[in-house]
Amino acid sequence: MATPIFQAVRGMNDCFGDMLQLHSRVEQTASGLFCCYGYQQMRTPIVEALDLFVRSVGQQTDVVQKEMYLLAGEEKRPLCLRPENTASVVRAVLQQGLLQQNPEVKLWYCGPMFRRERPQQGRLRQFHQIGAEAFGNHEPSLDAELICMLQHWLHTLGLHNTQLHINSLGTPQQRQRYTDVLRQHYQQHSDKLCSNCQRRLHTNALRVLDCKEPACRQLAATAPSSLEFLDTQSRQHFDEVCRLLQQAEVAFDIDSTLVRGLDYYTHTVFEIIGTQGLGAQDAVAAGGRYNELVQDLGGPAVPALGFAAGIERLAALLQQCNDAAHKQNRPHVMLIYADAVARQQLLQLANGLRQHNIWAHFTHGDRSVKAQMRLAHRCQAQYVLVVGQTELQTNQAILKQMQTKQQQTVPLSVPKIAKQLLQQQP
RNA sequence: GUGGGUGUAGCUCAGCGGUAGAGCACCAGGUUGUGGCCCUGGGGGUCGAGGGUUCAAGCCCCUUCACUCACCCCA
Repeated sequence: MATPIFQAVRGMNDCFGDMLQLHSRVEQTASGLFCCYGYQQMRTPIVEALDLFVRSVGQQTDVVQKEMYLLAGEEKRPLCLRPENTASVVRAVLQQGLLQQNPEVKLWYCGPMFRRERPQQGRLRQFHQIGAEAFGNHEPSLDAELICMLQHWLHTLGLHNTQLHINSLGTPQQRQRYTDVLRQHYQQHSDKLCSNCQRRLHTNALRVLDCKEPACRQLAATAPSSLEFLDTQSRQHFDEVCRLLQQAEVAFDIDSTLVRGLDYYTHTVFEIIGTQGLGAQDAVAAGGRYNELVQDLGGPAVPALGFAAGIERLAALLQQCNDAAHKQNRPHVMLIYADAVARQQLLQLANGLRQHNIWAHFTHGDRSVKAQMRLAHRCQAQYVLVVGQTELQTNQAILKQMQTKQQQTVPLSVPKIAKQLLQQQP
């Protein structure tokens, strides 16, 4: 195919057809479910101050260092496209004073995020996330509730090919001490580490833990666990989260190598990975506590936690499950003309039926009855209504049910046809 | 940002330096105004783009662009 004059920007995809249906299903399921857990939807702007993410996600992270879309001509106060939504939600909660109205506000969001990475399977430059954030509570039951909600959502979607991994990083102090000890551990064997990990040891020592190189994996096996560095309080918190998950019959693995990449996470961290068909980018959802972030962004010392899920990745998993039995529960009819006069009449009839919330197909071209029947078949119309000169004279139309091939005559009036179609719905 | 792979019809892909192909899809016919199967026919391509070698390039060489997978990183 010759390259068209205009193409979608790299890593930013058109979404339509079956894929769009999957996306909608993911969104609608979330929308219907999250409110049951007390979460209200929030929408924040796509453009934010660059500094918001530098302060929350972390100056040293790749997301900030090399993946940010900066807006041109905004040097005085640099703006960027949001790479994630948690920081924006925190900003909005503070700016709108939501904690004053409700000290335990819970919010969820859905929308596009932007990261200037090299695209690959499961990774786009514009991708879409659904996430939830809960503020104002330290209780481990809130952690468990959030994770349960996430699992509830995935189960409702019909996803079974996923695994939940959890871990705890403790307080920032404990996390720092753990990082130091870990660095020491690895430095003893730094000659055995891959070149990436030798670099990571300085930039982001925790990340050495989930390196895929066999040699690094071996060293990870003997590395100290983050759980050993938790104080009694943090440990109790984590144990309680685990206990509550067990009580709720949510299956999980404790994975002490699980370390979220954004700087703001503390205590509980978790990740849901897809077990098939996602390629190298297998995390469909991830999140954790961020008890310091609200304060870091200039707010009061309010604990919080949340997660984000990748819609494209969820949709890819759903596609694997192949249970997309999507029943159309509205009547679905194709109006077929046998001649030009009937075509004019059907134009009005189609609009009339649509007023009754009936899905009325109609082709504006000049096609044979046979061709129109083919179209009806292709768009999976449940019924066709055939009108020609004879029908106009007798004021009766032919209504054919496609599946059973049964035909009947119906009076040629919008309310009567609508009634007939609605009655015959299962 | 770093590597590898791939660019030929709407899609999936064949194509040996010598006239551009198949399957699917699309459109139209197969006796009056009725779908799926079958049969017949038809429309569609600057072979990603630019340059070079050659009598001759989809094929060989160079450049470039795009897509894709992986690394890095992350949802």
